[in-house]
Amino acid sequence: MAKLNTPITEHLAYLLAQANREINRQLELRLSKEGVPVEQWRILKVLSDGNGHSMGELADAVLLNHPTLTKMIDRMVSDTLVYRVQDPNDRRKVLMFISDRGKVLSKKLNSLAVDQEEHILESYGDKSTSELKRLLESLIDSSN
Amino acid sequence: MAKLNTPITEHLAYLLAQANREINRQLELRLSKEGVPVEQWRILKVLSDGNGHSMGELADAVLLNHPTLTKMIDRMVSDTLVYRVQDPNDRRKVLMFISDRGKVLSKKLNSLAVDQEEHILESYGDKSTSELKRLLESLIDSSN
DNA sequence: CTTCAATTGTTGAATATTCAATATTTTCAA
DNA sequence: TTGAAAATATTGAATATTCAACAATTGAAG
Repeated sequence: MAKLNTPITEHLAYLLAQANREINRQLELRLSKEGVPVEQWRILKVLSDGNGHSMGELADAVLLNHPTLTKMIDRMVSDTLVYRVQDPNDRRKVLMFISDRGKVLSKKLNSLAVDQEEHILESYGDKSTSELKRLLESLIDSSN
Repeated sequence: MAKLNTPITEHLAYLLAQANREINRQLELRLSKEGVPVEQWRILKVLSDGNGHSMGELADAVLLNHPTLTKMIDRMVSDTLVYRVQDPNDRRKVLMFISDRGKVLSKKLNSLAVDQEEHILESYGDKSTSELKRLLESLIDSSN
């Protein structure tokens, strides 16, 4: 008996890629109002706790490879959104901080992102959204 | 009363990106056994129905921008995995077909991908997996 | 202590992706 | 039937990402 070949649209990896692409595209569209890529929103958001975060820590948090992050941070430093400070306790490390300008921008970006979440809640539903979030968190957990 | 600032890890957009990155990384790792990027697996899988697919159709299906797809197909044509045929009914279009060599490779890749799905099923569970797939499909639907 | 391995971040070259412009063909309104 | 607009795919230049190598610092074993 021939084994049926699963269509690509049934693979979890594909569904995740597709959903991610779509949601990301929508978010990108909103953030483009401020001329900022999604990754910079993430960086600013992580740094808005006001604490210093090392590059490694940041790279993990914002889902970027180290060299990519370095170069993106270079741009953000030029735009005076963030700044580098050498970690006094471990001089291999660089601590990143958000600037005042960065904080102002971060707030605008957050409200754009919240807009999107609300839009999703409307079209997709409260129940589904929170259930989906729960399942995604647990998938991520189980993958470590 | 101050509005609490949502951590980035609670945004749906972020959870999707994180889950996608992780699952994709795992799949990439397996497919690297055959030296093939995830996108080429998708392309071969879509073409393995034996029918001709136009570039536009393919680009949508495999989640790539048109110019990116064109260049990836160029490589795959060099590797004789696929070939181009001008659509006789609409000569603006190019129909892509999978070659015999492509079919052989596609089978190997599929079993690697199925391995991964099975691995996910084990660590994450049948129930969660199918529920997650259902929710993702419905999210994608509701975004169109 | 000293030395060697591990950690952290950056750089430059190679590669890949994207944007805007182009070429070709088809569609469709006048 | 003609001419303008739309659809399709590709190209080249600009941009971004990745890989491998490097530099600096710390950790840790002997």
